[in-house]
Amino acid sequence: MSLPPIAVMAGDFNLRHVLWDKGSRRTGMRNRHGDKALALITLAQQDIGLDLLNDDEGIPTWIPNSTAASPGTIDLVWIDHDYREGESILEVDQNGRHRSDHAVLKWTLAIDANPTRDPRIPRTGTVAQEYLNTVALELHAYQPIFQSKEDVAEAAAYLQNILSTHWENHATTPKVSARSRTWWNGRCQRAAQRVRDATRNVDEARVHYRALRSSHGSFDARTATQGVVVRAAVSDLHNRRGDLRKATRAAKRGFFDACIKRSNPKLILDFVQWTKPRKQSANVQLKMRNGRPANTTALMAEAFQTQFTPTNPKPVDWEMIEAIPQLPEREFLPFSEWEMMEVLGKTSNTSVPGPDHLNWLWIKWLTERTVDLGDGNIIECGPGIRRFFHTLFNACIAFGVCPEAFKESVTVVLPKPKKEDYTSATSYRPICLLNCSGKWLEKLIAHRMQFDGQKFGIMHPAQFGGTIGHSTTDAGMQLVHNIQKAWEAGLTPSVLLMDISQFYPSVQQAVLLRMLTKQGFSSKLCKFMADYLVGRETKFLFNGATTDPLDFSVGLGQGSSLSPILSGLYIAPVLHKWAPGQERRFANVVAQFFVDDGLLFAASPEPGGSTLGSQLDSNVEVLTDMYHNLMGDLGRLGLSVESSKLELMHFRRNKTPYSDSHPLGPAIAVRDDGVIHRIQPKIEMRYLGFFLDPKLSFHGHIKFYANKAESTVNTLRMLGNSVRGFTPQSSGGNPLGRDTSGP
DNA sequence: TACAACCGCGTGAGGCTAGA
DNA sequence: TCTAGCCTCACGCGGTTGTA
Repeated sequence: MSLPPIAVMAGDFNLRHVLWDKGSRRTGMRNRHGDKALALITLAQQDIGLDLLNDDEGIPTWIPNSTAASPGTIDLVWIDHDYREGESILEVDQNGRHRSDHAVLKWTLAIDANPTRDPRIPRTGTVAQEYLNTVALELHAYQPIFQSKEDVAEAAAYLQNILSTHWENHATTPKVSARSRTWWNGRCQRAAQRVRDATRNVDEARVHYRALRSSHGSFDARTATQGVVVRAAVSDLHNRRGDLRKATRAAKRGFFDACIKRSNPKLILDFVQWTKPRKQSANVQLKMRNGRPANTTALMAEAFQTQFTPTNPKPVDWEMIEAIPQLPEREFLPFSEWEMMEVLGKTSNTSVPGPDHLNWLWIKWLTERTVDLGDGNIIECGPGIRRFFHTLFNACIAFGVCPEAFKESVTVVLPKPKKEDYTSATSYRPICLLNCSGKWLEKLIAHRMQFDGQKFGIMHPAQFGGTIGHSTTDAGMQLVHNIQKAWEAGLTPSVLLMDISQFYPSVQQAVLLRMLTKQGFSSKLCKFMADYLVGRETKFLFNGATTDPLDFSVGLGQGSSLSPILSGLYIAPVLHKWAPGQERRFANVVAQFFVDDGLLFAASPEPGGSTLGSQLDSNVEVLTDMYHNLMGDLGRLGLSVESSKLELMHFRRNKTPYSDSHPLGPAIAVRDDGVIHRIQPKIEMRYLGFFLDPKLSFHGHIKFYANKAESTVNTLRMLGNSVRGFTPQSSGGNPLGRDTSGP
């Protein structure tokens, strides 16, 4: 059972315990309500993570009207640690209870009305332009010469220094108040000022009028004239209030119309928060592996580090790695400026920058920047900045060094959807935000490696993830094609889905480097990689708390452009080994991967006959054999597959049951660490977003996506009101039709 | 974070046709 | 024969979705 996040738990618990009730310490009272009280303590302190606010020496909270019972403390207040204000005290007011037999309890919660925010510079606007101008002028003037790896480190550090110094000078902390209105604009501000002016005029006119009336009487001409002035001022005030109303309405309408125009079916959910799943609470108590609550930043960091960076690498089989054929070394040509700008052009303007705050949009602006100094001098900074990055990146490869600044990152920990227990670190996915300047270099290298991987046949064609020209659709199409070809040949195919657990962190760097050398990648690049992989640090960001920098050098980082291609290259030798036709008994088995999502396809011709049963039995036999072989090979690379998470499906066009007990077909029994896992065939399974069924009818798939589209359309209705509704048309041609259900 | 695809929009090239 | 106008098509760009 999971409870919603609780800040305060208070009330009449009707339980006495020595922990809070003074009277219970008397002889004979010690064990009273003992079991129930202990259960409460366990629930409140360990499961929910609350502290007891009652003082064990405190005044009784319950004063019975009958003299037969003795007063005691049975009303308790449990409070989340984050809400305790200093030495929080529970105030028990017995006098304030009137006729009740319970005292009035008072306590104070520490609620920060204005949570502190980090200083920032909005992505666009004058502050950003000023910041970029100062950065551009300094970077343009700095043209280092690279003669050693120290020069490379110095240049990268200089860049970081410029960025951080000017950031501190320009960034401001946003002031958010309860009255902040995002739609408020200049027109509203001017109209509000005019209302304030008019109000003041009315007040002054009235004061003057009253003074005249009291000294000269109501019928005096001057009083009457002032009366006209008052009425005019009041009328003016009314008009100006009307103007303010019009201005705010127009501003709101414009603002929200723009929001809707920018929206898309997914973002529409942002406007209707209540339709979303419950927001991840700041009060979910993360637990360590040993069950202890991770209630400090250091423990939280430890919990995530243990989960995301396994410290005990599995043993690897170097013989197998050395047996990989050595390809001739390929020269690594320096990057061209054109190549760099090509890569930069494809980056997203909306992605979140790393710890140096420099985002892709700003880098693009910097490389094209012209700064007007205002005294008639205009400086073209773009070419100098492009030259700086160009020489720096080429020097990184030439000297085989990855600067420290390119290794810094912030790891945002996001909850995985639909998990039952969010107290475990396994329910979270880390996303690593690296500095964009470093990512630029990574992207350049990744493109070169992808090209080589395909041109020289290093990447296996059955690896669909993280490689150019391959998509989930391709993987799905290949599977469907294989199934249909098998059906045409009169065979009944079976599919086994598997998942490499903790793939990126499990990649062993020494093995990867040896593999890259074997695959013919330039020694300069391998030297760079060796430096790139080590000495990486990250700060975890979770529920608003940031940890100190921690070593994060294990495996590959989520969020690095190089990770998909490096992971693909890592398992490529295994895929090559099990390519179709490598071994007679696996002639009709196909393995395909999408990053860490693996699939084994078998359509084995039955040796002794052609009945359905014998074909499926044959499939199961060959799949089991192939799985054990593949698991063994992945294990030799230090990787593992969770056998309990395997999924099996037999693709059959007819309805004839395989047997009375197993109508869908035979199960697979796999052996993992001496434990036998029986995997029963499924009636529906999800592969890379496709819902598959044994007859390839795609009914489940269509139903799922049609439901999704329908719920999106229904959500739109919620955006309307009785005056002005939201229609698909008002979304500015919002492509709702994109939520199609076609397979 | 990466990759892929798709869509709309803008733009420019090129073909066709009517009219000068 | 030339030119303006219209249409179509391809392509790049930016934005969006969906997978890991």
